Amino acid sequence: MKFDPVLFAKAIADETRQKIMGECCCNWLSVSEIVEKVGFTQPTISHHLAILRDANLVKIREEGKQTFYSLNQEYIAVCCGQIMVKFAPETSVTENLLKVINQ
Amino acid sequence: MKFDPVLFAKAIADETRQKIMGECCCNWLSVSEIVEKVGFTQPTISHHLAILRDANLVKIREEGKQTFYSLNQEYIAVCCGQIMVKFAPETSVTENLLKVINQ
DNA sequence: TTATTATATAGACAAACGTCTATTTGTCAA
DNA sequence: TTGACAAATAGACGTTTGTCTATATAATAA
Repeated sequence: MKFDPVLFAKAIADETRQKIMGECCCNWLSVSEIVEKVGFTQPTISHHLAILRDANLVKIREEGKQTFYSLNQEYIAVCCGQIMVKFAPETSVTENLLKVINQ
Repeated sequence: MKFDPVLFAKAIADETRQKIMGECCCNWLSVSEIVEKVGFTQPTISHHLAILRDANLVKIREEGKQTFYSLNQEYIAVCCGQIMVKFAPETSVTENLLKVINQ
């Protein structure tokens, strides 16, 4: 998956999607469970999940009738790292990040 | 400045603004210089600069008739770090980042 | 003062976006 | 095969966003 900083930013640039991301950050949730936790209609949640999926920000596991989603933490870390390298290259935080990555 | 992950994401979620950010990442540019480099009208560039300013992503220096902008790299690094901690806490990259920050 | 230059602000307009209801698709149980 | 449930898709609708032109504000030069 090629990194696109605008696509990534657009995907996370919404209150509802960030709520969804928070809910399925460290665990797998079905769509219905996310609907319950976030509190919009099922189609609205599916719509947001599709945007997150298209940006590669969620992992998917189908199981019978249900579909489970979990945050793609590795890729999110990569995206944030790339943005730091691109827009904050002269900071110590980014320099340390690069040191760790290139070692 | 209180960190707001949605405000930050919205601010960088636009092609034109990311071009502007790239241009004034490591140097100070006047509005006219940015207009020249990015290629939209001056009011459009001013509009985007206002959004970046409201999100604390640019530093400003007024000098006579001109206003110079430069990326606020430190704050951008902080924002990316916060997003990593929030949405990618279980990755090694984030763990290293936290180690560096807390030392 | 008046003219010029640099930037910001106001307002218009089309495109993109977030939400909803209605419907479709796919899976499982009876 | 029928019925029920889970999720995705389609389409409508109001809101937000990005761009433009026109204008206002502020600083400098003549």
